[in-house]
Amino acid sequence: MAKLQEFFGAACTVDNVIFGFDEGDLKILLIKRGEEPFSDEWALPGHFVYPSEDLENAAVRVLEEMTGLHNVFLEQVHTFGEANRHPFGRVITVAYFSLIKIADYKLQPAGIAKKAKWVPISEVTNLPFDHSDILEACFEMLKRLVRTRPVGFELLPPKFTLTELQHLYESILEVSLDKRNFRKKILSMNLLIDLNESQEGVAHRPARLFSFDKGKYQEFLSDGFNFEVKESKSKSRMRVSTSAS
Amino acid sequence: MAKLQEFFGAACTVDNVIFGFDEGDLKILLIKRGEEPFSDEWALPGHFVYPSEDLENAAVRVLEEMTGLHNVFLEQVHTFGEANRHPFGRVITVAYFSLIKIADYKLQPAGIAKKAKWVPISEVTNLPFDHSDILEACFEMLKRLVRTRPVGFELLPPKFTLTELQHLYESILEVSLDKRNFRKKILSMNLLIDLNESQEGVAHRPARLFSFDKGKYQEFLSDGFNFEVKESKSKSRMRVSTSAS
DNA sequence: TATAATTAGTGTATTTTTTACAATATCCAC
DNA sequence: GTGGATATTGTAAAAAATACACTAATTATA
Repeated sequence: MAKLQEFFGAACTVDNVIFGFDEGDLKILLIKRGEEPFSDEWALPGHFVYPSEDLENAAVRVLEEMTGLHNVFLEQVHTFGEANRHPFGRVITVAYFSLIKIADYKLQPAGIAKKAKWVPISEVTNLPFDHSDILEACFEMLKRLVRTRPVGFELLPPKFTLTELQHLYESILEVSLDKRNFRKKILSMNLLIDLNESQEGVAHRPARLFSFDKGKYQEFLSDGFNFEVKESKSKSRMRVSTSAS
Repeated sequence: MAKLQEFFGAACTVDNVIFGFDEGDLKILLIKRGEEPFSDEWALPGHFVYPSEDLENAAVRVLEEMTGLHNVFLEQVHTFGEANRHPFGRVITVAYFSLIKIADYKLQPAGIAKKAKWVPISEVTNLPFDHSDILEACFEMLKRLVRTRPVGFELLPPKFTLTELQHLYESILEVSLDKRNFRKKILSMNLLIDLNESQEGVAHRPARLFSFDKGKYQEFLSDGFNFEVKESKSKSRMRVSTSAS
């Protein structure tokens, strides 16, 4: 049975769709490939799973190498195993996705930054391999997840405005929402802490700042969370940038 | 790069949790292992992925060998890749689950039947490897799915009673539901066809028989389906057998 | 053949949730 | 101090979810 790998062996990799939210846009991190096939093309970050490495560890390792961040939201999505998905041989890949606070990433030294870039999800095209399928599966998963967990906690900076939070939901769900109904609903969950602070340096009425209540967040993780929203009737699907200082 | 498999190779398998619904109980199909490790123990059916076989094909193959059934609901759930999950070497396994009409299975020749058995999900214990984790993940997935898709279509015989359908939901969700509210909700979806037939040979008032409207079912697959239910207040969690031949 | 046993079938009032919708407030720039 | 920009707030109507109990139809059996 030590010969199993010879007969049934496949190379096994992980690929990671790293989501961030910045300037009102949902973005993913792409990396410029350094080797064949598809050398120099922009692709999802990924790597082989080492022989004695837990699968999830491999995903964590890729994430940490790319972002320098630890203890980040990371979840398995789907495994892609078409026999000929990789031109050089049998490679099965397990897709993960992670959610990071993009501001934390920006503090990283520039080592990786030269070969990595953030791309708004609507502008991602022509990924190599079956990476487009992988991205699609991960985006679908995120859409499902946003109804079940307060994912803003993972994606937004520690202080944020309700408008930013609403734009996050609109970006993920690809709908536009009614402002009053959104606020009523999210506030009624008692998930947010009103910091009694305001935005500064904006050329209009400054918005109040909120943070997530970590205790409530844990409750929702175990007890469930239901954020069902219906697209607002107004046709204007404005996607305004809301970088608040 | 042809050496990839040598350096990073792992054996890759699929395991399948096959759900059926019978006599008011949700059951899964277990198989008696014919080889080491864990020879003669009851385990989830699974097999190696062949080198030039699509991953999903391997799952279909296992399912067909086990049940003789084609074109059955089958969906990937999760990949289990702890480095030491298999005592004999590095084996990564992709878990699938499928839903079958147990009555169809029963028509199969007895070849497989001798080494296979249906076990009510509440009575499954002591599975080898990490098969208990796999089962748990698949059951969780089924619980999620039942709120999103009319899975009864996959699990019930062509003609069924509303009580049988309710018991199916109760078995999957592990709650008890209010009869009147359940019927009101499911009927308002226009998903069921009233066959204007009744049960025969039962020692009580016979129930009407229904079938699924295949067209409506397809609509729900694409447009979505929302079956949110809350457990009924009555504490009695009766789990009565309802085999209505 | 009457009755006991068993499960099927049905409606309503109440509460909760969701939805649609628009005017005023606050800040900065000029 | 006016204009531009975004923030903030409430209510009425509609829809959905919930709690709840009696009558109907059949077979078994006394």
